[in-house]
Amino acid sequence: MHYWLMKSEPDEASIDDLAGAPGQTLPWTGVRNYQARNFMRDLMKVGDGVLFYHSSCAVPGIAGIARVASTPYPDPTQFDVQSVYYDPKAREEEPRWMLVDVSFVRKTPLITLPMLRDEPRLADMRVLAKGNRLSITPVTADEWRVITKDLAKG
DNA sequence: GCCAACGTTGGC
DNA sequence: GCCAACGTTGGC
Repeated sequence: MHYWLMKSEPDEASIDDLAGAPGQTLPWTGVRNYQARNFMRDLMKVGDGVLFYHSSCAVPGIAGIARVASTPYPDPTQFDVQSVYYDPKAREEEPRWMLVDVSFVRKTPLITLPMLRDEPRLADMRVLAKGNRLSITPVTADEWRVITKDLAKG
């Protein structure tokens, strides 16, 4: 059992989009970074906890809780010439980009970056590290507890 | 829009 | 394999 923080631009896919999706589940398309891909491909298991983070928006922060809902499979957008995520180097018989499905669990009151940074127990959180640009980062069990039990109350 | 930080690409 | 140039992320 692992825990993760996954960033999504709310203009593309927000926590409300996830809640409103068929089966409240969406494929996590568009990851084009090898480290983030490897997390999904090699480490994620069905049932893993996900902190759903809104990035590149007016008030970035954790907007809800989700969970990993599938085993890894090839990201279909890499083969789709119409997609902004199209990758001409990817081939069907040798996919480059893998993803998992993610399911809605619940919304939280928005937990903003300053709120996360103000919490001493989150001082070592990977997503808060200087220069971090990974769209998927591991979360420790302790960090998960602090965020989902303490910060997400309300 | 700016820019720091990081990842990727490609020439050599 | 090095590394400069370029592209991207993402907060501000």
